[in-house]
Amino acid sequence: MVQKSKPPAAANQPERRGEPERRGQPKRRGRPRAYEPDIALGKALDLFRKQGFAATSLDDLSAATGMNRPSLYGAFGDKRELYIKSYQRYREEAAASMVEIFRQEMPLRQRLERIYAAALDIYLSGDTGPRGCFTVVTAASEAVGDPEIRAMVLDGLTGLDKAFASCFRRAKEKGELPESADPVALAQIASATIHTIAIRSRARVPRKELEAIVKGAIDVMVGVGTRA
Amino acid sequence: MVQKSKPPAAANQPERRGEPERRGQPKRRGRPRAYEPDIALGKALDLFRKQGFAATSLDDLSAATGMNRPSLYGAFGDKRELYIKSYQRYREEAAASMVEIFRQEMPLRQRLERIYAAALDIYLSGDTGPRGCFTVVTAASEAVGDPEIRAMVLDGLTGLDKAFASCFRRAKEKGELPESADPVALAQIASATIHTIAIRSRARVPRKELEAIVKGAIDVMVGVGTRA
DNA sequence: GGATTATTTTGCGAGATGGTACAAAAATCG
DNA sequence: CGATTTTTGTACCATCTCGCAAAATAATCC
Repeated sequence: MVQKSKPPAAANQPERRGEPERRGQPKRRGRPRAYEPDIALGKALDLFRKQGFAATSLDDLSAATGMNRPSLYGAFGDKRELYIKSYQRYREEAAASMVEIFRQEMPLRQRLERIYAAALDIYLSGDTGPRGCFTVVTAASEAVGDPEIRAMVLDGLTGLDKAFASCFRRAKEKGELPESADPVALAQIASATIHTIAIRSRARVPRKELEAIVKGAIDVMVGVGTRA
Repeated sequence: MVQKSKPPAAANQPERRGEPERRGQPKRRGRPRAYEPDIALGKALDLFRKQGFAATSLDDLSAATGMNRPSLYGAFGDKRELYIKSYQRYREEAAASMVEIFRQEMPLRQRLERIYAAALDIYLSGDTGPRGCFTVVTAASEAVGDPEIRAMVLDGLTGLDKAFASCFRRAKEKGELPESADPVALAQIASATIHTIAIRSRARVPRKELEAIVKGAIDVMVGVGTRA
């Protein structure tokens, strides 16, 4: 019941005048934690991504995080809350790996290639097999029955749509797409391509094939109106 | 523990020379069933589609089908087998609702419109909310861990790809698409569009929006190379 | 050192879960 | 009618499930 990596001992600047806030090290009072919440949440996320909510027991989570059940409960709340926090964590990580690609200046085609490469990295990672996209996994399971979770999923879906849409709008302004191109429609195809590779990755379709799908989709998206 | 619709009493032709086969009514020997396997399987499918495998208990299934657990077990095997049979049933129904549209002669655009309309009917049906596509639901949950189920999912995915591909190939032969169009790439976009509306339907995106997505995708697919 | 605070640990308990054993029930056969 | 066959209904089991209470532990504060 102990996590591998010990708290990195970086917690040793007395920090006088300690505000109750977690500035530096406010010298917490009681028994120190035997785990790092961040890495525990990461382990929980891994499990949920692989197995889904219902198929993952608290014992599974306890074993994976190295925290026993009451600690888990104290740190994250009940199973559903832990799932929600895991999902938020996933969204943050996914966004972090994409935001740079969306921000930097580069040709449309290259941007799309990089985004899909990053997506594939996320979906195909995992020691025990590819784990797909957590948004898609959640949509397929908890989203129908749980309004709060559904709202988060919806937010994730539309967030991606918007990011792609602004990406195509910019490309159009820069003349990379013809006037007739519809950024919103293209964005939905781009999102759909994300979704299809997320699903196929769970069926263990090999990366090569997923990359071929991506390439075909990109060709269509950037090629609209430019041929024939 | 009794299903609504009684066995439709149509079972009353003595059928002499009864082979053991279920030709007509071989006059089964023991106590008659109190349920119809077909409608019970349908109810089980409904539940699995809504809740997924892990979140659906045998008690749920027992209540929904009107069969008690031993009968359920006797008729379909254990929970996993019942899930598999439910999925096969789903595939048969889905295929049945599509096959005519793929077979009949009609313009590409109309064919696509009809296919997506049929898909939306399937995904959005359900008294307690939309249930999405069972292939997608299964891909997102059981497919990673269960090789047999994964194979079925894969078969479902590629089946759709192939149907779309042949659809675009025919359209190209009929001159509805330019020579430069790539039927396989278009098919993958068509499949991706199916997947994206399946996922979004689970997030309760209203039908109007899904139809807008479909329309945009169709415009791109049939419009490749025909504008500008 | 003792009080306080925060966390871990053990363990429990009420209920659900998947699966099955077994007897009763309902039909046909002879 | 009795024998046979098939299905139903009840009851049960071993296990897992989630959540929590209570005690033990380890740190800081005074």
